[in-house]
Amino acid sequence: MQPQPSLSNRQREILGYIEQFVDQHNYPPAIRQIQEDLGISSTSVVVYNLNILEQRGMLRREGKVSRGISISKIEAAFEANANQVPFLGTITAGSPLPDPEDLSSGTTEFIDVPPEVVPGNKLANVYALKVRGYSMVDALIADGDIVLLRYQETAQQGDMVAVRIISDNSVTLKRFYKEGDKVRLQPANVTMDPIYVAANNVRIQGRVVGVMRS
Amino acid sequence: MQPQPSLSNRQREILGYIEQFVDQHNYPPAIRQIQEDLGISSTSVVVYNLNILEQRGMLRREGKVSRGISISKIEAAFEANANQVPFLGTITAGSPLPDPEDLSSGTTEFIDVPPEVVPGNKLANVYALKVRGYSMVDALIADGDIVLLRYQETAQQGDMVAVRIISDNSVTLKRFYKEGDKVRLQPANVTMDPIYVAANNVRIQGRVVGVMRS
DNA sequence: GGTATAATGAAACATAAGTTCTATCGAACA
DNA sequence: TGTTCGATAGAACTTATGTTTCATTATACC
Repeated sequence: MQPQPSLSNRQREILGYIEQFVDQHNYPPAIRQIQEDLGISSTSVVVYNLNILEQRGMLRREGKVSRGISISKIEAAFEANANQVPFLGTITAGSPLPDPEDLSSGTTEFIDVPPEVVPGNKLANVYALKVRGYSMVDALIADGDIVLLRYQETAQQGDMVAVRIISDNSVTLKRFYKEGDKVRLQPANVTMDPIYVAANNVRIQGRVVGVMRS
Repeated sequence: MQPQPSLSNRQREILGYIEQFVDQHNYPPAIRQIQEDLGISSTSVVVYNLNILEQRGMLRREGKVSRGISISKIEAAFEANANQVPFLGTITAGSPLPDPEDLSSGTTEFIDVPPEVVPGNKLANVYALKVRGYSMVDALIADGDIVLLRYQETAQQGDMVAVRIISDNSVTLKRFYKEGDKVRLQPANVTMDPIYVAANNVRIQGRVVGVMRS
């Protein structure tokens, strides 16, 4: 039996909604809001799915507290780990798959990182993803490699970053170029074309700070 | 008459509490929580002060919504501005003053930034602070200079950053070195000694990306 | 001292929002 | 076909939480 990375569409939908809501309002949504905005018939269905999401570690809830939802994600994994970083799953280097196993899977594993992989310094806020696809070959990142990312929400021009494209709820690995109110996501592969997305439709999940071949 | 940068102690206290709470829980506090944790006698007093804080633009509230408080701060100021960046007040380059006029003052001004000041690229998430003190002279930043910071919450070793020291609610400009679970805040002035603070007691407010002499 | 204004206290009120219970529906399965 | 179990519905219940009112105490000013 696999570590059940699978979330139902509804769960994914709820998770995405919460993220977007928090991002927009700076406070979490109420259960009834989730229900109404996603057209769910009953609050109990929302509760039902929130409980599952919580069990899987995708979010935390504070009982009885209004809007006591918080997305755990990376933060939680960072609590005290030496030369290890949390391994958070697979990322597609190619075109964004509409099926993101995201930055989150059931149980969080840790992998060892040789100190020299991340140049210069500490592993604070660093996490690992396995790459799927070949769109970054020109940057010497191939299918199956492990990339190390430092969690940050902003990026400089040309940084290699993991970005979430909100509209189709996918995460991908690209070079980042802000162009006006658009963002160009450039694969490092001469045979592939860049993707253009509205700036407010992307969310940076971290910057690549190292690569490992496993 | 000045643009009344003055907040009462209570207001400062409330603001600090909210920031800390959000930081810790990922959702805002309820009015009663503020009241109880700060030992205030009545919720109406909290409401009274929250209203003032909202008028001054230090936070936003959503009426009737539980925990509908969000700290505006920088975010709000970023809404659409070309070659201008929000000017958010004064920062002490020296030892952290316990009286921070913070990253927030009544009305937000904007100042023009010559494109070449910030190397390379866009002014997204960049804000400006005026420097007070001489602790950064070795880095060619003197009293009265304007520094430009890109808002980010993480930093590399040696980055020059604005950091908030939570315990004494102050903000200061220093070089940032993470050392185990401590942080060394190093002035760029040979005559001054570094400050050591627990890592969970500091909050990075942004990284210096440029300097201007006004 | 007397008056205006800011700040505080206490309590009642209204409702936003989490919880819980029970019934139903659908698919997998023996 | 009937049983089981995951997912959904609907509704009632409880309480967490924002709002409001009014009285009271401090502060400042003439």
